[in-house]
This record gives sequence, C-alpha cells and structure tokens, in this order.
Amino acid sequence: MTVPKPGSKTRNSRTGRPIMAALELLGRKWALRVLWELHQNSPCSFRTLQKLCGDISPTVLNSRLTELRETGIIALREKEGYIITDEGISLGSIILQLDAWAKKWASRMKIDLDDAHDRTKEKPGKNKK
Amino acid sequence: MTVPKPGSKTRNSRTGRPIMAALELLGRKWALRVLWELHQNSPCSFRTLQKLCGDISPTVLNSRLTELRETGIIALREKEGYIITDEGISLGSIILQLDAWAKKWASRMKIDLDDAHDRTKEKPGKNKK
DNA sequence: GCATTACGCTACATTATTAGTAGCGCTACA
DNA sequence: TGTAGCGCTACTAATAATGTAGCGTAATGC
Repeated sequence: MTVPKPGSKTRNSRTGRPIMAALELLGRKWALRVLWELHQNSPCSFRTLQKLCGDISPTVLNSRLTELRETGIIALREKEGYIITDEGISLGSIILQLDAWAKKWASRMKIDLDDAHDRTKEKPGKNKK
Repeated sequence: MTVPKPGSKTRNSRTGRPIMAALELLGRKWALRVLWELHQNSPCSFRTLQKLCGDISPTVLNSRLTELRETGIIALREKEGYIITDEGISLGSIILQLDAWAKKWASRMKIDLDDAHDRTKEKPGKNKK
C-alpha cells in the first residue's frame, strides 16, 4: 500500500492538500492508536508497542510503523527502539485534545444511553417518519 | 460491525476508556474524512457527501454515517440531510488543528523529500547500521 | 561453547472490510 | 407520466487485517 504523504495524490484530491494525506494516513486502522501509545511511551520496542495495542498483529503494526516512519512522525533508533519525533509530538498533542473531547463525549453519551433505557442494540431509525 | 462508543469495550481496553472508543471510531476508513467534509458542508445530502469524498462507495459511507449517528456526532434530518451536531462541531475543530499541523508537516516533508533526491520510492532502511 | 531470551520483522493461510456497480422504493416537480 | 433526486441496499470482486509460526540477529548467563 502506498504511503500518503503531503503532496501525494489521494483518491480525490488531485491537489495533494496536506490535510487529505494526513486524514488518509491517520485514518488507517491502528494508526491513531499506535501514535497515541508511542506519544505516551517513547521510546518503545516493537513488541512492547504490540502489547500496548492489545496484541495487534505484527503485520499491521509493521505497516503502520513503516508509514509513520516514512512520513517523519516517528523514527526507529538502534537500541532505543521506536521514538516519536518532534513532528509526532505536535501531532500527539492534538490527540490529547481528542482525549479531552472523548471524556465530555462519554458523559453525554452516558446520559443518552440511560435515556434510551438499554436500547443500545437498536439500529438508528431507518429514516422513517 | 459493532459501533465503538465510550464505555464499550474495545479490543484491549476492558476499561472502556473514552479515548479508545474514539480512536477506534475515527480510525475506521473514511471516518475522519466524512467528518471533515460534513464539518465544512453541513447540512449535506448523502449523495453530495459521497461526491465530496471522491465517489466513496455508498456501502462504507453508509456504515460510517450510521456509526457517527449512533455516537451522536452527526444526525440526519428530514429534508435537510446530514448535519453535524454540537458534539461533532467540537470534534471538527480538533480536525481543524490537524489541518494546521498538516500544513507545517507538508513544508517540512517537502524539504526532506528534496534532500532525498527523488528516493521517495525507497523503503526505510531495514534496520541496518 | 551453548542454551535462553529478546529483538525487529516476515510468511502465509484465514477472515474481515472496502470497492464498485446496479438498482430499489420513495418524493418532488414538470 | 416522465425525469430527476433522495437515502440506501444487494451483490461480487478486490484489498486489508488477523492470527500463528518462526527466521536471523544480538545480548546475557552458565
């Protein structure tokens, strides 16, 4: 799979807008999670990272790590293992905000779920009146 | 596929930490992109949204929309189409920061790519000395 | 030496997710 | 009564992730 970099053309962005590359890169499975874990545990070995992500398969982990490395967000240093770069740290601080957002979201969702009286399994209405 | 909500147990988070649910939800393909587009074009019809995302297949689009609806980030209103909720707007503003980050990233990446003299196709070193 | 442990990572078969296309049932509006 | 738009589903093919085993290497202990 090709690695989305700013300037590279994603599916619909002939313009190569950086945000599109970022969204594609970070939208891949486990990418955000790997970044989050490494942001809090740098440096970190491949295997430790794997455990932190709940025994994610080494195949995907390696894919994501390669992509993040090629885009300069993380790096691999001998003896230290994987580290987060300055670029990655600034990106990580955005994820910290996501963490804050998620907490508020959680408390609101909880209320909504309570209101729904355990109807959480229901699919949302099929657009009926 | 089950929809990750705060409180729901993701792969490795028995704790159900909100951030984990958020990372899983937003880490799915097209989720961030859909959110980004809807943040800038709300309300928006299904088909318009589809075009904005570069003719994404309706299957995934509908999956992502359903997930985002079940988690209260977006909503579907009759005659208006899809809209972003307050929850979604606050999340969207985080993505705006991602946009800002991506621009800086792009300028740094450009320098790095130039430095590399068109070796962009190369895989990163196989951990050799 | 020689087993043990850990490292980053690959191979490979299985399963899950996405892509791509066609079109349904419905509501306007002409 | 035709055309166009809507949200969305059905279906198959293509692609990506999972899960397990294990390679080649290096460091440690005996």
